[in-house]
Amino acid sequence: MAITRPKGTNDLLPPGSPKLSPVTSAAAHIWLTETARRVLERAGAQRIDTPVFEEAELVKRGVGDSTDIVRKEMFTVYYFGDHGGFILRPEGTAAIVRAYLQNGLKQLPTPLKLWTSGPIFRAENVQKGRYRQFHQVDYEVLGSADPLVDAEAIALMVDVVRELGLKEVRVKLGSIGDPADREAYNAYLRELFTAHLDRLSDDSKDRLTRNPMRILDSKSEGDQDLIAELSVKPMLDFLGDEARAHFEAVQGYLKDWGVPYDLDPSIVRGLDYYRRTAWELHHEGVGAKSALGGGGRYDGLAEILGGQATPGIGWAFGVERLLLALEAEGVELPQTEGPLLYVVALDEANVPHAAKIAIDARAVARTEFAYRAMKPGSAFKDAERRGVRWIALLGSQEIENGTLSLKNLQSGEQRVIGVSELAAFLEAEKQTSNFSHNPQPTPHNPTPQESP
RNA sequence: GUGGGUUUAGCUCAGUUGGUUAGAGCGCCGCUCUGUGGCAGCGGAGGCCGGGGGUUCAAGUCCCCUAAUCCACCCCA
Repeated sequence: MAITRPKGTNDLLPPGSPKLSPVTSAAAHIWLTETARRVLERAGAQRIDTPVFEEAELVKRGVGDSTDIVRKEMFTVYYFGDHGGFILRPEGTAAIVRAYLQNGLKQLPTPLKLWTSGPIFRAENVQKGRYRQFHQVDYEVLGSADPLVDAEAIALMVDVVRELGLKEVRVKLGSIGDPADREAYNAYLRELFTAHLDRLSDDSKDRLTRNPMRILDSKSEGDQDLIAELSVKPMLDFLGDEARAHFEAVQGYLKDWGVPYDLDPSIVRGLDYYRRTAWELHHEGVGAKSALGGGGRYDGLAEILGGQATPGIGWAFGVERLLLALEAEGVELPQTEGPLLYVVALDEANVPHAAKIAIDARAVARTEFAYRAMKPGSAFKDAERRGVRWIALLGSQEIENGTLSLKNLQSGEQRVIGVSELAAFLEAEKQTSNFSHNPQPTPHNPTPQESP
């Protein structure tokens, strides 16, 4: 094969493709995004879209120079037409806050709930559930610091997951406090671990300077032994009065609403702009890292970007990770429907008639037609493969009588109707429910054929 | 950036201690089938054995390099 797609990217494929998987199914992506849209919009979220590339400065300032995203994960677009210095967006929040400020959205009713979805880019090495181009569903609320908004955001995240059909999902909830709390905690950790520097793993020595909280969820046994020995105090012990009250309020709402969560003091945000409430959604089966998505409050971000202070909170899901989780749980994704009607001419001379009938029928229902004449045997095989519900044969008899010979591929029912009755017939057929057919089962996991 | 696995037909994979024209199943195309599908039978197309270099009389097979891919580390979705 001459040219292949860039490393870490996926083609999203049509049903029946040999290499189809939940992650590479175009239909699965559409279905997932559509499901999220339904949940979010019925909660009042409005769609917003920002460019996939932005000024590098936006991410450097918004996300933070010291984060891995900025240090090694940004795709820089050095030259783009007449101007350089762009990056492919490595997350969604900074751009949405930028758009909020730039477009004067603060004049909309506050708090403003926004959502978006689309591709995200990070220059990382590839592994299960981690790609260089992947997709996120984002939800952001701007203009309110009320803990009620935090709780609602978490509840909505759980709602989306439930609506998708996922069961084994856990919310890990924490608070990283206000900036001063976080500084105090980091100072505490630095002092504590610096005294035992020789026992820390190399990775954790590095973490000690960059982000000491990361040491707490180190995979190294030696680190974990040390943490247990020192009985390290959790972040939550360092919350200031306001942050503590906020955090307790959030939990109070979640309990009221019956949203299950686990307190997890080791929750650490990789991005600098977060403060107070932080959480992640986890699931086994998406690979080494089980995070489906994460969220948090970012009240200082708008100011960092040079705008008026605006409190905000948001979360993002990894679409591919959700699809992997669905696969791991064996949740069946909705199957693609075939055409309701397939018109086939039996003689070359009648192909244009078949086309005309099909094109007219599209005013009512999904209809396809064969571009060449076929013998009945081939026509049925072809229709079968396409997942057709009704096939209409058009031969000399039908032309002569102005009729269509219809057959239902699933039930075997046959009937003859006049061409003029077709629209009404399709209209009625459209109402009959639960028609679901997978036109091309995957070869390695064929679905058993039902006999009529 | 680091470590390990894998790479042979459209797909999933066999291929012996190196030894003639490289195999299977599935899929695809055709026929049995000139107005009735799924089954079955028969036939067919389809391979620079990821790429490059080396060892050898001889390489899909052994060695080196490289790329892609998968998994894992760091970190994240």
